[in-house]
Amino acid sequence: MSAPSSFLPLLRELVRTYQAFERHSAAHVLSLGLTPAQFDVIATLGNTAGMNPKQLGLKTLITKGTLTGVVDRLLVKGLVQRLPDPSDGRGQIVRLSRAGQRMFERVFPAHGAHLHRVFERLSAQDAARAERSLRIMRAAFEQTASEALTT
Amino acid sequence: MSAPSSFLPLLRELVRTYQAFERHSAAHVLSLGLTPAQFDVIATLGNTAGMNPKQLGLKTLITKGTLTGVVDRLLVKGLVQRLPDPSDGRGQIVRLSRAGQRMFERVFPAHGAHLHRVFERLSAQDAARAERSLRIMRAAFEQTASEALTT
DNA sequence: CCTTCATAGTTCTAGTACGAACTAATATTC
DNA sequence: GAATATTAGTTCGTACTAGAACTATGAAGG
Repeated sequence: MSAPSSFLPLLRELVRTYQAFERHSAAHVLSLGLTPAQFDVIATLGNTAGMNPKQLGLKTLITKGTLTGVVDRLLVKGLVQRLPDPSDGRGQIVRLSRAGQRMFERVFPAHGAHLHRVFERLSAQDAARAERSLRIMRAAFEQTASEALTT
Repeated sequence: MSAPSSFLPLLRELVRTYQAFERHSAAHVLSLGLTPAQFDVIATLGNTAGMNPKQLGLKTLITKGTLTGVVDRLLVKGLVQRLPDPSDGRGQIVRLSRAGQRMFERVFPAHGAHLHRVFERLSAQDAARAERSLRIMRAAFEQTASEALTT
């Protein structure tokens, strides 16, 4: 991969494919009454006893400053609760409320089914190949990043 | 691809790879004094005589409402000019200023080199496979979307 | 012409998004 | 055990994002 600029079509395709996924996913999630970030939080809290914002941020890839606002809005919607963490006076536990639990049960399987319809069009082989290719590409990014740190 | 949930790892990998690219690219662009959106606009306007916001939006995948603000901020930085379109009283032409041209010449090759360092780690074959896989995946999203419209 | 329809850009609203500064509470170290 | 350093979470500033409503201009049809 040393010919000049030959990687631009690949990058372009990465961006477009990701955006195609985002559009597809976001449109459905919004139709269910949640933003993508809110859906991620609900989906992450589902089937758990709750967790603190730090863990929630690690799992959803939402930074802590942003997460405060996302949880605030879920709180206003009555979908989550914020409880003090008994073992740490600074911390808190965010967990689904009764209504949040119902939302989870309604939205999570529906969204899975929505995505499933896309992947029905892919052969298992195509999917395996795609996953492998993405993994290789991501490794290239991460190796470059970590090398830059030590240099 | 009909086994339940078997597509989640692939989706996860798509998101992570895209985000690895975004982080890598954004960090470098910011160090050069531009946001990613501003870089896209500068890069698109480079080596052109300018274009109207509509075309600019199509090429950069920035929607028109957002583009107004991005161009505003580039205007404040003195990197672009907004000229009335002589052939259409509603339209305008956005083009690089002298300073914008210098910015383009400084930033565009540097960013290309920055990305090049990543893709040096990929064989031409890996890159070709990845591009093909992404194209297939994107087609699945777009076909599902267009089918949903007609249904 | 004049009405109607379409298009180009702006503005507005709500929600991310990140990083830096801040507050409060917990750990660590001497 | 008091001074110091970490850590959890909030707040703030700037920017991006989509979509919807709005303004102004242009195009098409009668």
